[in-house]
Amino acid sequence: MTTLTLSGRIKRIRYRNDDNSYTIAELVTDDTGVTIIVVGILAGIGLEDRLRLTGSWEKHTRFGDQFRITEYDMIFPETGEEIRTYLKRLGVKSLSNAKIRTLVERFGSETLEVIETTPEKVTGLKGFGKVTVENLREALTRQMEVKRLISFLKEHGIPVVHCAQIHKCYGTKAAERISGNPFDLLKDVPTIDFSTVDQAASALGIAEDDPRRLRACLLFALGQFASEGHVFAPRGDLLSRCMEKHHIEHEPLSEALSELKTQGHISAETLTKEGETIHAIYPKELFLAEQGIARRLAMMLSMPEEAPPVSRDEILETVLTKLAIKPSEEQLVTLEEILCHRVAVITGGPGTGKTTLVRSIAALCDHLRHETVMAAPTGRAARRITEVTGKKASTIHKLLKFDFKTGAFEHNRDKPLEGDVFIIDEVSMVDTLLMHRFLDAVPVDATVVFVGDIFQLPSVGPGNVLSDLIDSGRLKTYALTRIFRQAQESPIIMNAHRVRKGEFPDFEAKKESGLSEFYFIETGDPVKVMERVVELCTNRIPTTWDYNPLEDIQVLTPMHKGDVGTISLNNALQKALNAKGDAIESLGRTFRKGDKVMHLKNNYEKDVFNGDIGIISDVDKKEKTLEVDYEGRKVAYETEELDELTLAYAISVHKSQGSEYPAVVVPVTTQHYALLQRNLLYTAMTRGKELVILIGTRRAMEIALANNRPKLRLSYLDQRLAETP
DNA sequence: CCACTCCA
Repeated sequence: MTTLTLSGRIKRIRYRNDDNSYTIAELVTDDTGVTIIVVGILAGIGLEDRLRLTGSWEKHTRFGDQFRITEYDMIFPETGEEIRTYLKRLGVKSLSNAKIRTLVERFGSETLEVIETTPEKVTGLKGFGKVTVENLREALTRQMEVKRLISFLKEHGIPVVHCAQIHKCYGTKAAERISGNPFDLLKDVPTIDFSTVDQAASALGIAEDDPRRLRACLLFALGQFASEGHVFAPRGDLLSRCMEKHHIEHEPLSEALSELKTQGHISAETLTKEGETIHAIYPKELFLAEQGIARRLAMMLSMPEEAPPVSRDEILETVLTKLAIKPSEEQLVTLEEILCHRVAVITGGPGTGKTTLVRSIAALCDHLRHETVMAAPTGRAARRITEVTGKKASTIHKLLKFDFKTGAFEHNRDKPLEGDVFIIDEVSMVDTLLMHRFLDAVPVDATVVFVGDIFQLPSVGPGNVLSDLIDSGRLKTYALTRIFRQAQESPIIMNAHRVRKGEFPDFEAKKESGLSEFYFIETGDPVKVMERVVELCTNRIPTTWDYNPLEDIQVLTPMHKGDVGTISLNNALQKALNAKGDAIESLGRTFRKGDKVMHLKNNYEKDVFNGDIGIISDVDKKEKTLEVDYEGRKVAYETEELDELTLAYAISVHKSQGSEYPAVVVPVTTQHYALLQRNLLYTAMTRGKELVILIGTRRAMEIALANNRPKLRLSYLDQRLAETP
């Protein structure tokens, strides 16, 4: 790949991501006048802008040649004509072409500078009113602002990707604010990291032992611990992380930590965990949340328990008539007890009857005329409960009325939710902060039932909330371990339970009743694994088991990149399964009629949710729009909305959480070492209802089984709840 | 060194 430099003029912008300024544009080159496609981060540029680009040519199999930008510079308008074009594009209403010509004739190459710095010179000209000049100056300043900001960022080594966010946050004052305290960027621009800001700070002449630097370093490292799932960091680990990475001495760092505590940014707690003393450093917010959860639950638990509201016979009859299901003895006991508790937990793996229990509780609440509120952490999980119970459920965010602008929730302690019984499903996905906000908004005298499977993937945010609630021993927990008879004959479910315990799956387990099958194909080389996956999906599975490759088979993989990542697998599977037909391109992907796709963002208007999978039923090549069929429901997508879609022949294991498929194919190779975890393997294989095929190496399987990472998430909620009176 | 939610 050779790096080259070229210059030209932006003719058309085909795509622009406003968050990170990723742009695909057409550029007319100065040398040859040929139009080329340029791709990359281009902040603050517009039509007709002239640029000098550094980068290299890429040959894309479908889109042909495109120039990938690594570095760019704005060429400011210099010649009379360039300046005229530039001013025209500003679009100031009362500024006619004739006036623009007058301006450029009068001030020449200095026109722009004059307008900005000494507008009174322009007002002095005949025919230029005060308002026109002011509008012109404003429009120009706004344009130049971003361009100047970009130069400033480049000068200080801050990547231009952050430009849009910095400008949005600081506006006109950006350079001034950054020069004043570059470390503020860390709290104002969430995507930027300490090393980048540190480099800028050093360029700005900020001393290495500046307390602001040390505090920022600590807070950033603490944030990293949180993004790894920890609610707090052990003091020693936190300090050494900063010391090693950024060459800071222990003494001043320790002082900075004390300052952070005084300023109220962190909490320092001395905890005892398994006989060991830990000096725990919490981000203040997480400490308040953890403490809040414990206190709130303790308060709810202090309310007197109620007597069973209905007799066992009545329960039996209600469930029988409403659901046409005869509950087991164990389920009857649970149903009888559960509404007496203030807070209870139902947990269990697949096949243990969690869903039946939730449906029964909902039916029972209905029968008792309790006001029942149901919610889940994701849109799709919420819709699933709606489907199984026939009652409206929403995301927890929606329930609490999350305000997009302020980032706050409308419902809280001062404005509690209304309802008697709250059922929250998929609680394993709820993190510390959200749990706190939910509990804060629940009436103290309400009944809360948490439902979830602690062996699934841990929440994205920090904490082990569901496990901790159970481990505290304070909440009545119904751990459903009995696997129903039908499920007992299923090698998939039996192996899922082996994996839960960290045991190697038993591939000898033969199906006895034709319920399900479970296979392991040993293949070492990742490329071979990829080819094998394609072969299985296109030939082997459809012919042997009569599954439809699109509707019945789902490939699940831990990551996006690499030979066995979703991108590579999707390309290969698309080629093998759906190579012909009308296609449109969007952001480097090809969508073709007949493709299997997944929707990526909750869209209440369209009634499609993050994780919904459908088939492209129609493609309009001219308009660049398409239509997706979600199990019979057709949803239309405009060109700009195509970024909400992705190919879904292969999807990430994370995305599959909460869904089930007749057959799943799961690559397990050491190429995704970092993601080889027991929960991931467990989640992947429990998505399959009838057929599960794992492909990879025994070694990768063993690594995954041995890695019980969620157990290593640091939190104190379990003990805190146990200790809170 | 990787994955991911919510937000109209």
